[in-house]
Amino acid sequence: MEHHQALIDHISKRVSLNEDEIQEFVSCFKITKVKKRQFIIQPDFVAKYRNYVIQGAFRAYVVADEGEEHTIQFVVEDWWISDYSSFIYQQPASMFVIALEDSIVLQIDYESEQKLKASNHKFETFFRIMAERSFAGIQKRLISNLTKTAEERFTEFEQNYPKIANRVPQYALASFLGMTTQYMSKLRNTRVHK
Amino acid sequence: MEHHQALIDHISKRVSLNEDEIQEFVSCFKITKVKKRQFIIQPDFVAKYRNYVIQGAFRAYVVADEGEEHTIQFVVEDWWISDYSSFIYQQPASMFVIALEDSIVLQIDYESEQKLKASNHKFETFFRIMAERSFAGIQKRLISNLTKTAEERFTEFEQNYPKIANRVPQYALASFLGMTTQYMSKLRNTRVHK
DNA sequence: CGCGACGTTGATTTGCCTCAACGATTGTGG
DNA sequence: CCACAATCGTTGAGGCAAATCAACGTCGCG
Repeated sequence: MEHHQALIDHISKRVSLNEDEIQEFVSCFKITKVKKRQFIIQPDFVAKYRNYVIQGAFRAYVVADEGEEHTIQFVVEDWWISDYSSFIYQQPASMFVIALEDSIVLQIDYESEQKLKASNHKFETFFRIMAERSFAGIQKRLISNLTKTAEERFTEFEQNYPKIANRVPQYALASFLGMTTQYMSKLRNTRVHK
Repeated sequence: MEHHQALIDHISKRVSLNEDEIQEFVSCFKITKVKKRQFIIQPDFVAKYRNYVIQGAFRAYVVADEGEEHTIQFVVEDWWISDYSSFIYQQPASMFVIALEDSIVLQIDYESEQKLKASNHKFETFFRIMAERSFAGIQKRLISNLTKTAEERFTEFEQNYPKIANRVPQYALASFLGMTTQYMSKLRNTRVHK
């Protein structure tokens, strides 16, 4: 499966596996095509899969009491996505995960992942490293939200992730950065005229 | 060491170890007493230890450009604390971690933890579970910050963690919840008079 | 006792939101 | 392939939640 090569490269960067182990690992993943606007995770359903993105883009978001959407994460090629709280505890999800484009993902279900981790120390290590780095990443974002203004967050995101900023809809980006589309639109324009 | 019993109970809830393994695990930790107002992590120094709190309370915070402090985490008995970004990457910290009370912690240094994880699959599993749950916890907080007002966050915290709310200084709690002490004071009083 | 840290209260300001109206795109069914 | 609707982004007016600025009382502690 040449589609699995990206995943093989991905894990090989983090732990060193032999041929058999690579085979064992990738054989737990099944390839899935996802159409734009299709959901792969929905509230009240348990997140069955951890998803590795081969091609395309996704958005994870929650819906607050009055209906406003808040984007939790954007994901493109070579990143992972799920509702991890739901996935690790195998409890109903609180998030939506929707495809922003026609996409291709590799999916591993919960039981297969548990078996992988139990069967081989290195697989356990891989998932531990993933979790640690995810934690570091989300903590960085929390700090950014606590310490910076909307304008600073916007500028920062544009500079750090210019490709994502141009690839996702404005309303999704605004809700990721914790502001309204109207306000973000004003930020963009005052910036241009300066 | 009867001080280690809490840690033994803690890990035993998450992975099942035999006597030898328990001994191997706890022998990597050294007991440290920390005085109130003493720092155990400081910016620009690499976080050498992961700390398990036996007794006392700590506060992790960052200092933003204009000098405002933003509390990242409160930690009391039976919780862990470090600057995890610094610890896992072994790079200079960006946080302060300070004792709010005279405290006792069990510390494991980075190299010992690496050896533990490499030596035994179960130890690796334990740290993987910790990282996953930490991620789920911080994500919940990020969502709360994105979706709720200052008043809602304040009420929510009081109800979920009444003991911590009464145990830590007000300025620390306010900076944890993302508001000023003045505003929090007003919230508290309008609530009382109603 | 006197200083500094802490919390409160009031007056004022502001960053960002809400509401509303409007083009520009995109999608869709006939 | 066109017409119409729906979605998306922009712009302006007005409002509010929360910050800032400032002054003051209290407490703990050297």
